[in-house]
Amino acid sequence: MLTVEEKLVKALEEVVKERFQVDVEEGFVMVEVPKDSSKGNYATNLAMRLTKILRRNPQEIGQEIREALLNKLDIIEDIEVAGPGFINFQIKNTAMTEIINTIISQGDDYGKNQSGKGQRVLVEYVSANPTGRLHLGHARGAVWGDCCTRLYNASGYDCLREYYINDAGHQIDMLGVSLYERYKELFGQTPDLPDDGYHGPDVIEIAKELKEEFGDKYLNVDKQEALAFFRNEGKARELKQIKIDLDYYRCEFDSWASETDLRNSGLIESSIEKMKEMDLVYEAEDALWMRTTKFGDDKDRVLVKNDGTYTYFAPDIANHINKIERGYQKLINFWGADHHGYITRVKAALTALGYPKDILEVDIIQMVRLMENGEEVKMSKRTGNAVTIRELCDDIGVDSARYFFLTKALDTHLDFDLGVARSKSNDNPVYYAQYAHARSCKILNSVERIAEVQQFNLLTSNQEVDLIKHLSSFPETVANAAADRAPNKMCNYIQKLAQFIHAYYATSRILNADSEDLKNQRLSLLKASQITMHNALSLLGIDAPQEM
RNA sequence: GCGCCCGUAGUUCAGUGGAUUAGAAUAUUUGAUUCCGAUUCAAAAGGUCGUAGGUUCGAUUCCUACCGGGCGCGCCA
Repeated sequence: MLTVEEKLVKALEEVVKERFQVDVEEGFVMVEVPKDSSKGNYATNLAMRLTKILRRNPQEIGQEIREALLNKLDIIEDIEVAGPGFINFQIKNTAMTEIINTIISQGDDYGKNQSGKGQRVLVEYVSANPTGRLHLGHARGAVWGDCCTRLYNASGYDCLREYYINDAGHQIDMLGVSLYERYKELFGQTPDLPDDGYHGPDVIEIAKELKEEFGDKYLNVDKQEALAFFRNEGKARELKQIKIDLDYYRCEFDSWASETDLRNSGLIESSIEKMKEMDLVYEAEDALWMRTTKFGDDKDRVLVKNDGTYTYFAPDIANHINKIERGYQKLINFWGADHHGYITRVKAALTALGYPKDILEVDIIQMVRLMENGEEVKMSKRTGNAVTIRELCDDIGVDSARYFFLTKALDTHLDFDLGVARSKSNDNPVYYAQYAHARSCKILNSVERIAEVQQFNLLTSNQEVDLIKHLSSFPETVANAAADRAPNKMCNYIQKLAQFIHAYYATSRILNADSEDLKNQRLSLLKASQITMHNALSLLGIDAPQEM
């Protein structure tokens, strides 16, 4: 069943095609809800957009569209062409209110749509090294990636959520050394931690665990053997903790891809072999370089270092090839702003190997600065001063933490003031929305059942009409937020929905309405609102409590 | 120096495929509860949309330069 917007768009598209003999691409015709509702229920700037194509006055075009549409679409009460050429639609009350029963019958499924049907997408996010706890720097990307995939799934995309574990290479060696030194420290020896080792308290914790489990066994074995042991135990235990924290923070994954597995698979070697055949690499200064400059990079990049080991770049190329070979047509990565310079070279590598130009899309997560008492708190994992995701959530709550990151667009820099987040946790916008839901539930739970309503002829107040219109735009909002990978659009939707629900509540007596008909109609609208709020919050991984 | 991101109300942030009067929250001021939860509602006030040019009938939005802030520019990951 089409929403009112969809019906309008479809009818407008037909008019453009039949009346003006113009073929326009999908998305050309846009219908929006005007800010000022006295202008009508919906409006379109179509006439103005057509001026360039038809080379005619927008007012004239508008009038013609008006005539064509008035008798064509029975949901329309009236059409007005206003100002520079906006077309405002007044929709019949009966057409608007149909959505209420639609929502009630769809329940948890209301909002789901098929806008992404047929698209196979692999989304990689977080992918933090298993060398420490997840901290504030990861928190933004984690919840953002999580919600984008929730939106994808709701919009019919075939989507895989993947975490790429960098469990090989230098940083894991450093973890092993750090752990070894901390372990020795527990037996009274002076630790010799390298500067680029890991100094955090988590490493000490793991050392203690290992002492508990293995005693002094690893003081007395060959150092190389001991280091291998500490590397493996270290990364396994750090990863386990990462998984626990992500779970607590409600960020889910379908797939955990390991760099070690990738290295063992031979895909790196075969990729380099392929590049050699394609003359994409050359040797210089005892290293193997890739000609990325031929594909837009500003310098060539080393794949194999002069000591024979791989740079980070080499396995990462293989990682992306592996994703493509698994059948994904679109690869989405969320990377921190400190990695943005890396995008060009990965794209260059994929292009060089003959993959479609835009198969990889990287969204950059701008920096989060942690402030406390007006001063910046540095977030270094290695100094042990980092505020972890766990600490953050314990402090201000998971709902609040998630919502804080989700309301801000990804490309803006963000100051996270812990003091403010803490002190404001009571009038945090997320509670405003949750309260709207809880209030609705309170009323709905107080009636045995809601009588089915055929005609919503009594819901005519501004508050009721605004609410109904907003409810009806939910599926489209979900589809747009998914397509743009912009969960913040859902937050905007939720804030407005909460506002409309509260205004409705304040102006409309529901349980003791003037008549039984009115009561039932209002209860149905409230039920539809509650369902929509529940579904919207759930798309962001936020609780919709029955009471607070 | 080069590249990417940001600069909108006192504050935190939305917004725009150029278009009807630039929005919300918060803080400030004022009003509203005999009645479904006041964690609420209603209203006022608050803006040269960083600066200067350009394109346009029209620019906060597009283009250029500049200013300010952040982040990159390794045979680190």
